Parts: sequence; structure tokens; C-alpha cells
Amino acid sequence: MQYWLIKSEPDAFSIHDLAKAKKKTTHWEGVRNYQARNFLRAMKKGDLALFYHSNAEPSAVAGIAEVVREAYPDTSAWDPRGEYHDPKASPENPVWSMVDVKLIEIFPRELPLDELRGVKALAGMELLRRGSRLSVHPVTSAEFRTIQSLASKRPAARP
DNA sequence: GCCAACGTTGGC
DNA sequence: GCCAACGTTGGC
Repeated sequence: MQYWLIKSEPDAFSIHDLAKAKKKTTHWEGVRNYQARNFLRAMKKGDLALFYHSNAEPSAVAGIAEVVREAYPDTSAWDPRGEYHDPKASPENPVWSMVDVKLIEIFPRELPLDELRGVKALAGMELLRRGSRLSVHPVTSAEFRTIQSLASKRPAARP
């Protein structure tokens, strides 16, 4: 059992869109970075992922999703009209992968980046690394638990 | 909208 | 295989 973080711009697809989706499940399509793709391929059914809103106001961890289908070809890559089209990809050579994720929980409150930066236990988190852009990456179980407990508490007083 | 950080592309 | 130019991500 592994933990992950997946990013989405809420203007494009938010955790609330996931809540409205059929079976609260979606294809996590459109990942076009090899490192992120390799992480998608490493995901196992039952793994849990933090759902992060990037380019948001504020950018924040919004909830939790579960991997319900392991990696398979991302068909959006060879749709020439689609926004995720990649000319390198075809049904014979899919290049890109996607998984299916299902909503588990929308946090009672979002955890903005700014707040997470102040949490000692999260100091090593990939998300908080300067210049970090990976849209899919692992988080440790300790980080995952820390985020979960923060989400259920009132915000800590800031110094 | 700016721009730093990073990934990709392509000339050589 | 190097690396400059370019494109993208994403915080601010």
C-alpha cells in the first residue's frame, strides 16, 4: 500500500468535479511528463492519493482519492482534436498511461500550501520542495497521516 | 501577469 | 552527447 499526491488545476478539474462524476470516479488522463507517468504506472489498486489543487486560490490539498484501476493506455494522447494530443502516441504505441481514481473524502477544510510549509513533519515533502512541478509523486505514510490529521483540526495559530 | 525552475527539442 | 533555445508548470 502506497501513498501518492496528484495535482489538478481546479479550473480544469477540481475535487468537486470528481464528487459529481459518475461513481465519483475519473480517468486521470493528460499526464505528459515521463517521471509522473512512471509513478502512475507504479500505482496499485487500493493506493490512496492526496488530491491537490494547483494554480488555485489558494493552492491546497483538498482531499483523498483511491486508485481503483491500475495504469492503462491514455487514449487522450492520440486524439488529434483533444487538448492532450501527443503526435508521438498511437494505439500501437500509447506512450502515456492513466489510472482511474475514486473520491474517498473531501476534507472539511482545505490545507493551503502556506500552512503546510509551516508544519515541521512535512519539511521533506516533495510538494514543498522549491521548484517542484511533478504532477504525480509519492508521499510517505507519515506525511499522509500528518495531512489527514491537519485536515480534521482547526488551523494552527500562525506565529 | 511575471518569472523561476524545470523538461524537451534539435542543431551541431 | 552537449547545450542553447524554447515551452510549460505553478507559486506568487
